[in-house]
Amino acid sequence: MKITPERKQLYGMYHWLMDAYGPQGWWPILSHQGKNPTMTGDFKGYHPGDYSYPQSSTHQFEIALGAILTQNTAWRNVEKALLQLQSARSLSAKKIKQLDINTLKQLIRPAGYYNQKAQYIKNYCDFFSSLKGSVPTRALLLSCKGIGNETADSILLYAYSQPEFVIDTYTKRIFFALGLCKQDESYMTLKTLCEQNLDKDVQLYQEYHALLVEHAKRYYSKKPYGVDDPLPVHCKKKLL
DNA sequence: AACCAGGACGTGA
DNA sequence: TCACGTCATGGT
Repeated sequence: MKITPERKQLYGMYHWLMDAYGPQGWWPILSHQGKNPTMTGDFKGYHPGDYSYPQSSTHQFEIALGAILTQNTAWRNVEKALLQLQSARSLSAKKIKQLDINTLKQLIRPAGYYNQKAQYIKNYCDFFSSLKGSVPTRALLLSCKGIGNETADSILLYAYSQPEFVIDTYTKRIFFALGLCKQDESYMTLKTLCEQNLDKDVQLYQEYHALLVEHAKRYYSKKPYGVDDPLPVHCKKKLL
């Protein structure tokens, strides 16, 4: 691995974030062992520091489901949808396939965009079954309607432990503020920037994305973005 | 009461 | 390629 200024900055940011917030416990899994029902998973995962997840294909499916439901949606709303599916004993690909589309829409309604997401989920259930436990390629996931760049990478990284770095709008805001990219930089450019400057480490990728989200929720949610962000003082690339 | 949330798709330049 | 409109509930 070439030692670049970007590499130094990316690792500097990571260590600062980890020191500040600690392990995040992503991806939140509703049906994990010894769950704490009071923990919402809004700002933290349910099991920080426990890297034994996912532990079953049930978990893998639940993570993918959450990844679709959380598209442009707050996790607390996704959690309501997941809990309703669980109450209906339908938190599995097999069960959802048996559900009437309109019933599914009502169950996931709290997560918003329920008309399109219900169809996306139906699509994914068929896709998931066809995998028969194998790990999907990124291209195959992207061919599934409703799965774009971020959702595909989230599924691969958190459900299948594949070293795919996840980019989201929060990541873009932070990277722009720190001078790592231009405004509205493309998804793939940022993904490549991270993957070419960081060691190919699944645990690192998992924590890094979760930490960026945690940090962004604190400093990059309302405009103007990045006010009082302590990160640049420590990690911003020095200007000439 | 506007504004935002762990995006993706379809459309038209 | 790329900018833009659309999809929708729930919290602040």
